[in-house]
Amino acid sequence: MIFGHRRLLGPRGSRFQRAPHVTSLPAAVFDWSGSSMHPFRSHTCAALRKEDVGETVRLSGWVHRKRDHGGLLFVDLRDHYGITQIVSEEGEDAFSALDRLRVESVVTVTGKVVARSAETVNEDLPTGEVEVQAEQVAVQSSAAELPMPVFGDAEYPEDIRLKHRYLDLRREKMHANMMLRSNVIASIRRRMIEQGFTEFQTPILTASSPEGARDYLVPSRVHPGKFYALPQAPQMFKQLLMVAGFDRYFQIAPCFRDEDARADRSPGEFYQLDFEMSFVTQDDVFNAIEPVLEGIFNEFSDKKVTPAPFPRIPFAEAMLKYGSDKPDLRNPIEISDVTSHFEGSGFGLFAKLVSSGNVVRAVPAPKAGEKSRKFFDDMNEWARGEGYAGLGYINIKDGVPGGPIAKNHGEEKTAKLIEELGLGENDGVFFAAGKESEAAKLAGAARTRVGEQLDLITDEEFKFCWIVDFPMYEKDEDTGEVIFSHNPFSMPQGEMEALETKDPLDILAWQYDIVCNGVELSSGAIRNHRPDIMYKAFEIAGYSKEDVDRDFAGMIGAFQYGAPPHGGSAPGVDRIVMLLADEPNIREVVLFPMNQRAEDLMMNAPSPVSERQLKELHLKLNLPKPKVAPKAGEKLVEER
RNA sequence: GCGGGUGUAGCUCAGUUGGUUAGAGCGCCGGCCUGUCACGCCGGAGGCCGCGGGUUCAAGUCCCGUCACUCGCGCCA
Repeated sequence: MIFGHRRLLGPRGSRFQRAPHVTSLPAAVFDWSGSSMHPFRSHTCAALRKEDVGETVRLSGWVHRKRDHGGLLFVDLRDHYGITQIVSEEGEDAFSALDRLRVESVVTVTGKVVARSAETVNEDLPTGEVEVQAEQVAVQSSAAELPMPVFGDAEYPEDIRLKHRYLDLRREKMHANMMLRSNVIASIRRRMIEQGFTEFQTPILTASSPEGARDYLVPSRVHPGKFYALPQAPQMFKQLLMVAGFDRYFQIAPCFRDEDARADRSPGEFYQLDFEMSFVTQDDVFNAIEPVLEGIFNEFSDKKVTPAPFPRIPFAEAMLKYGSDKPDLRNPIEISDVTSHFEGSGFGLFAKLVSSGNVVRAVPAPKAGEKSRKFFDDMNEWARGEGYAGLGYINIKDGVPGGPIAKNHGEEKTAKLIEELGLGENDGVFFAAGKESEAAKLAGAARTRVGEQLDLITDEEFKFCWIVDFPMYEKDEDTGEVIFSHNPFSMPQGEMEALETKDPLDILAWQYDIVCNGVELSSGAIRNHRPDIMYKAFEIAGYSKEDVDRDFAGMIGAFQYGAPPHGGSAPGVDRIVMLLADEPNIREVVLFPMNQRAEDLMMNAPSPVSERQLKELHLKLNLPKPKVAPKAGEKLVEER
């Protein structure tokens, strides 16, 4: 049985049907010798049943809820495991102690287990057939008035939740999410080890790398002016583990990147299921990780999961059909290229665009013709709001195409276009026109929006796919230079021969992403383990041999002493849990996340440090001038 | 760095075309209540309407700026 699992949700979704059903702690914890009772508890708050009636027990936990009837007081006592109702009558010693307590105070209650009468049984609680008649109450810690309640499932401002995360984590949903996360990670470990992978830890203080995201830097006390960097991923270390001969490595690896946050991207730090394998082809990597992902998603969700092998979609096809390299395959809409239809079209705008080398992409909108004209106009407005020139459309009503494009394009041509797109009597279609990359992107965004607006995306499925055959290089839009389009350590398809003979922009890499429901779960590659090919690959992107020798010294050096062909990937653990918990935001599955501006509101990080610390690290601050006017009442710091 | 949304009581929110003393629910404090499980009933306290400026006889409401949170773009090999 899996704890914290959605399958455990009861009909009314009570927390403590979802929470772990541990009715007793492991024997070692409760097997106290001697006759006297443990100072804190004999049972957990989920343990007691009808069979325990008559026993004297001791429970500890938080006062979840109080119901005060004057002479009769009910207290819901909560711990990690569940809830037990405590009852106390006026005149008993325990009564006044419980009566005074505020919710979320921590108490130890000793008393007799009594059966509830048939009318007062609470079927929503596993312990609902009994209650504990309080005889003794010890207050372990009384709670002040709360900044946010623990009881209930109302939404609260995120800054308050983050500042008081320990309270937020007491709440049903968050508690369940963290248990889910822990259980997912335990299952990942078990599955990886079963597949012959070995877990290793790699350094946290390492060297800055010139490629990729912005590094978090740590100044060196011993080496003035030099810095460690926190690893963006253990990329080079895992490759060196392959060179060292360990064959199959994995790690639940912390990764650090100083980039701005998104809903599915924590600022600062996150975790990857990092793995690497020796003597493998791309298919071997896929075969190794697919059962792990399929297994995890089936174990922790009731939704339908794509069975392995997952579909493999070449990057170029994904950009054409879905307008994205992380397509949500739950969305049935497929984009097509209709550029040729608009050569010499009566719709002048598109005809002109096409004649100057632009493209037109069509996004079908099934049954949208039944919608009002406003639906189409709103889509156009939306596209403009996103910074595009606009989104053209044809809306077909009872077989009659409408809208400005249909009007001007020509009746015959429009009919041909509709036929080729396979549109029905009351379908609509949107057109994204422009430079190929722009048009693809707009079409992709429109595909997502149309899918959402027309309610075409099922919530009952996890649809996986691999995106394969990424280009090795791309053109820098600003400088026109050839740059690595993804991981510079990937092996180019065709190896040295391709690098020497092909247009760099035509070279594909053994580089792949796993995508699930439009979320990029991981990026991976078969690596380039040959120094000669690596020097050549970097040369094309403008790096000299000296650059490579300097920036990647450890790895290029290692490859000169016998390196196995190897490859791997690194699915994002937080994103996996986010999908399984059905949360739209990654902070909902992280214990102590930072906010969007990479601040920890609870710990007050980042924070200033003392002059002494700076001096020890040979640092002098060169701060920007504050650009904001001081708030009213705040004094300007006078400069001297 | 840029764009969108939000900001009124501890919390969730309402507040009309600008118009008298800014409301409700939850929570909090006090009182009543012996079978509740979102207990119930009565009473009370609690507001720089995010902050600053402007328009106006009059601003929670309109305008400008700014801050905070958040979503997106850039960024994230």
